[in-house]
Amino acid sequence: MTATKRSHSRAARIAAIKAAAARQLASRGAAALSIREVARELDLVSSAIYRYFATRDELLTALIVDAYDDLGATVEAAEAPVARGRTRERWRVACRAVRSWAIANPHDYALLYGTPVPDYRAPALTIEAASRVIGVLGRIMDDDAAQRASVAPDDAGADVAGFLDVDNVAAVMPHVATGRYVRALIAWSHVFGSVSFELFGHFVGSVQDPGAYFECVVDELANLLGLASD
Amino acid sequence: MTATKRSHSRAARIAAIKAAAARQLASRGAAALSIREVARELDLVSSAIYRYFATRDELLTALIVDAYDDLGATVEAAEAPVARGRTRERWRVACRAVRSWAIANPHDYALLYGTPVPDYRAPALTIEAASRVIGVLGRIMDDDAAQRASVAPDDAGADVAGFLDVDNVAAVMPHVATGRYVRALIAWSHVFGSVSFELFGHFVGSVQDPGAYFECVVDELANLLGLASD
DNA sequence: TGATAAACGAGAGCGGTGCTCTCGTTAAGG
DNA sequence: CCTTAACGAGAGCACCGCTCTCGTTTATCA
Repeated sequence: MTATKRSHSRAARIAAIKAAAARQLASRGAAALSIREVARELDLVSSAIYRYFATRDELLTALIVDAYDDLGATVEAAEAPVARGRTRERWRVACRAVRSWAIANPHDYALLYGTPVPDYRAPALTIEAASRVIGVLGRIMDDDAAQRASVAPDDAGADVAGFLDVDNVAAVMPHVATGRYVRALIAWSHVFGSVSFELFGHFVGSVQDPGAYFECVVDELANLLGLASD
Repeated sequence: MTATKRSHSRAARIAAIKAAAARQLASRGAAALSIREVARELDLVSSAIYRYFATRDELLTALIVDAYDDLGATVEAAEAPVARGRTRERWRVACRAVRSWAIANPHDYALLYGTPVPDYRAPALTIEAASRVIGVLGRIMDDDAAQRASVAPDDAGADVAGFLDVDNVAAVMPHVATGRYVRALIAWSHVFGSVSFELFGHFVGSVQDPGAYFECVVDELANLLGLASD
């Protein structure tokens, strides 16, 4: 009487579960994502989902990884067509892509850059996944540094080695002087800070046209980075 | 048989409920805040809470307002002792106070600057509450602008009036040139962007000592603002 | 081919949640 | 003093994540 057809392969089932979960995430947010609702959408019983994801958080983590990858791919695709040498334009385009993706997928963005959902986010998986976007932005900074005459290091770059993971940073942007690492981190983190502020409503009362403001910010950051003006 | 002594006044009950809720928020986060658990802690039945807060989100909103106020008061208190003229030091101290408060109250900070908890956050109340911290940071920028010779406006300050709420911004910092509004907003928002990145784990792999990094950031922002060095 | 073991889905159930409704009791005000 | 509003208790609804059992299906291997 039980156990209807098992037409799906395991991989297909996992994909279907993630797809349904992603749909719910996109429409009503991570807090409203329900294992039971996912099961209902797939004509399954809730306990069946646990054959594929041990826990709700595990499913959510999978969605986080996918979202990071989607964001990374989107930014890569947006920036790729720009000539490698036009680093400032690449920076602009990449930053705009981050913002556009966030606006198009606000709940996914909130899941990635808002409050971590469990008490602690599993670092290993998500950190790895997050590196794709970081890589794009870092590569732009690095390409700029590589193709230009050496720039005087940032005055604040005293003993940066003491409090940064210089090895990791250097791996992403080998041509950038260590004295400029802080500014690079500022620029990178500020892109997400601005988008978060916009999406989470903290610019209400200050910024009327977030798009235009964002353009200004991106340019200001490009100046801070010393990106060549084109 | 029912209805034990009603010793508390309404105000006291509300205060007790908020206190219990705040305790739970601080210890296990907003997601784990439960009306039933609050009621249990006060030796009440869950439905009794609804005499004071119509919904869980309403209670949470009250906590948000209180948290904003606490943060504002903390930053005010930290910055007050510094001589008014030492704007750069005031900026440093205020920024440090923001970060310290966030570290001391991570769940409160996440509630304020992380993912908004309902679909939309009630703007009126929380925006008002959030203005206290903004006021402190804005006043520092304004005092600096007031006491110094006029500084050349930011090159990017083209038609800022078009996309900022210039009236509101001007109300906070009347002495700051409109051409510098964007930088002021950048500095303000970046303080919270950095703290959020640190608290939400996005600096893992890049920043080893967030405290030292934050000092650099704050100084870099002070430079961006053109704060007088002391 | 046929037996065995693993994977799987259904179903019931546990303890928890937010929230609603009713029903006595208590306290305050005219 | 009596009326009325505020209040707390309690039961209950619909949902949640998660666990366990049990029968079925599928794949593997002798």
